[in-house]
Amino acid sequence: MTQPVRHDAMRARNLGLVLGEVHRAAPLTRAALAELTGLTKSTVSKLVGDLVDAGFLAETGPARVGERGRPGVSVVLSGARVASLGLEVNVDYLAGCVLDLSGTVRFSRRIERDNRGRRPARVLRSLQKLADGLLAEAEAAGLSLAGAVLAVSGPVADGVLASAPNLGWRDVRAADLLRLPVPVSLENEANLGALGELWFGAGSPEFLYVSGEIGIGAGLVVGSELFRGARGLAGELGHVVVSSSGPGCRCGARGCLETYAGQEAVLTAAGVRTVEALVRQLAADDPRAVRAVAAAAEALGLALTSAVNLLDLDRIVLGGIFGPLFRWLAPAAESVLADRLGPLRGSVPVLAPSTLGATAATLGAAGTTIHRVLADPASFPVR
Amino acid sequence: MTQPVRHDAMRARNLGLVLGEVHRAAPLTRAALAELTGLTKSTVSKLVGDLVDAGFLAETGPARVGERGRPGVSVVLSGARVASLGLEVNVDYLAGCVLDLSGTVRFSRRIERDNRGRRPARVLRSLQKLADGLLAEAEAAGLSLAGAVLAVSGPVADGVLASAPNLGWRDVRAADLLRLPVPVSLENEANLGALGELWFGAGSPEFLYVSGEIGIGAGLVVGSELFRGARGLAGELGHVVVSSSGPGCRCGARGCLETYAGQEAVLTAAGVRTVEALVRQLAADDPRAVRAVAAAAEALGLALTSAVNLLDLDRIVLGGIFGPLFRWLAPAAESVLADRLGPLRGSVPVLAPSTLGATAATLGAAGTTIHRVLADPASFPVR
DNA sequence: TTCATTTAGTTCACGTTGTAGACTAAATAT
DNA sequence: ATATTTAGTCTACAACGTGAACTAAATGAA
Repeated sequence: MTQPVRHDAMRARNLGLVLGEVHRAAPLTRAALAELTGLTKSTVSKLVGDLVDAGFLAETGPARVGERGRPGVSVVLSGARVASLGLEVNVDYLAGCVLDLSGTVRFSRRIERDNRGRRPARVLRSLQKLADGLLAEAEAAGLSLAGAVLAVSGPVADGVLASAPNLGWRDVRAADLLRLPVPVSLENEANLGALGELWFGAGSPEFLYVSGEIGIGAGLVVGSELFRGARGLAGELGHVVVSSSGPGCRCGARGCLETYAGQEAVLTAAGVRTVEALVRQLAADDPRAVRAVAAAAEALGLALTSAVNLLDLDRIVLGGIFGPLFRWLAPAAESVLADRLGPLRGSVPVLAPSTLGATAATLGAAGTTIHRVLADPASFPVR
Repeated sequence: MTQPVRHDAMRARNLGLVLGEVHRAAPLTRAALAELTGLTKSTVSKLVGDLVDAGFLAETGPARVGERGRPGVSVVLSGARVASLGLEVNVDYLAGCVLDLSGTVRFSRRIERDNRGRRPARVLRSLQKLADGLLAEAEAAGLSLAGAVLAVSGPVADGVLASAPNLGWRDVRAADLLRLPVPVSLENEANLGALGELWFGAGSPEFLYVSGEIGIGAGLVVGSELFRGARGLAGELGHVVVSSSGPGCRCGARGCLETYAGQEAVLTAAGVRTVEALVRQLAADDPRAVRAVAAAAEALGLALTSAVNLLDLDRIVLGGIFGPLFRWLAPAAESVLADRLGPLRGSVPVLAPSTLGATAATLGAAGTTIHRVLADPASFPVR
């Protein structure tokens, strides 16, 4: 339900508005902020003053030197106070990073390890240690933690990881197994990858991020916001129908995208064990590898055709294993899209490779809290 | 960009909040409104007073008679002042209706006529007459028009009807051809049908409305809001891939849903000319008709599988020709969904027939303005 | 060097809005 | 007839943004 607006809510929104503009347009004077936000100079002065006092903004040198008139004082996002923690559990690694409010990665850690078949409690104990280490570093740097988000590779609804097929987990409240000084939210890795690419990488205000792993997930961004669907399970691109009668899928259906373009399907078809090996074979023009990737690309193109028809996408960022395979995968997928969508829509969506690679989800997780602080700094009191 | 919040915006939101609660929970006293909105009694009194003065709310008799304590005065949405016009251009008819703020259909008109091949200007001249008649009735009843929306059966982006294949139109600024005392917005018929079902029919806060006509469109509602995608072209269910190598589609691709479940495909396969004839044959257990509908249902089930995977739907309302065919179509489509989605998701989306039939889009169009007035009454000044 | 001009930022009286609690109003229960 | 209960109004107050006057700090012209 919608909340009533009182004076404090009005203020909260305007604080967020100011912070958001500083975020968008780097160093900015109070005068420029008044112009951009539509608030008066007096109001902006008060808001900026409070934000500086609270440690969200910092004044830098004078702006506009050499020109006529009193030079304004530039403010920027201050990286001195707020810390945001992003964590990720994946099949082959655990990762975490700490961002400050300016979006800079201040600390990051990564443990390479095969987590297949390990129990949730055990894996999260390792992650707890990683997080504790990061938080100690953050504290030593004078940062205080505003929030934490954990990325997992499987559908998440209501704080529960419903299933993580590659880990062999079902119905795990993964975030609740961590003990941190702030509540931890749990979110799907593809959704967070999308946010990571949106804020730090190849994203745009409207795009689809495709995360190709053993399963194929996708995160949709519309109007710079994540689209989660009714229960947060949107984006299951891996089980979009490519053929009603294709190979059997672990989901029980047949001909899902995953059976054509999932990691296992591609590697098996190419006759290799790892993505690195596949890339080597492709670079060497190995016909079997080329054929395998072409088949995956064709299927990906068909599934993306359905996605574009339903979601109206004009940009698609390919991450996960599709990142390293982009060179060989994209042209064939693009040509399917062009053939099937071109005549009706006029334009064809642009395919782009992920620029963040494996760090996309962790960065998206950490960025989530930054984003929330920027939108409503008042709800994150300073100690 | 986000707007700054001043006192007037605060007030506007709270007015909308009060109006919204009255809309949801019918007769409501000021005390109950204070409880529901979280605003204080004094504030609610002021807001309600202003809304009554402006003609958005009306006081009815006392509530809660027979109980202890002073009985409150109930308020309801007033149907005395605001009128909203919904218009629709379809292949076989023109339609329009006037709603008052309480959501009651006050006046409606409909012209049955085959518009195939008629020029936009000619068709809209007919619609103009229809609209003028409705507005005259509304004015005679003391209503003043707050807004108008026109539904067309084709994708709309930026006020332009990109293509209406069944009418043979391309790139028509249809709304601009009407002369009305308020601006007219243009919107896709499936989107408005979805809103119609949401506000007046079989919808729910999260669902997909499927409009089966010659083309197959869909409107997605999430959080009681329409999802439009990047450019407003979301919901092209008709061109979701059912088979990569199926029959050729007018869009240039092969195996689109439309080639299996579009009106022409189904009627041709059943060997009949009209949907009414098809329903008669089905009622008589004609095997050819049954086979034709079964094939359409199978394809619809596959396309909806992709849609559910991408959009996370748990309710799907079937409209257009799928409404009358629902009895014969739904079981087969549901079983495809159950087979393909059940194992992974646990639950299977519910299929329901449209309860509004051909009036869904017109009602959605008219409801749009009602909805806008309820959300922000202050921006619709009373004369 | 001095002063006008320009732009940035602050101050303060003011208007608008929601709040809290006292107060009035109107019903039933004792 | 009076207490009790619930609804609604009234009033002093506080929070916040506004707008105009004012101060501050730079450049440019005389």
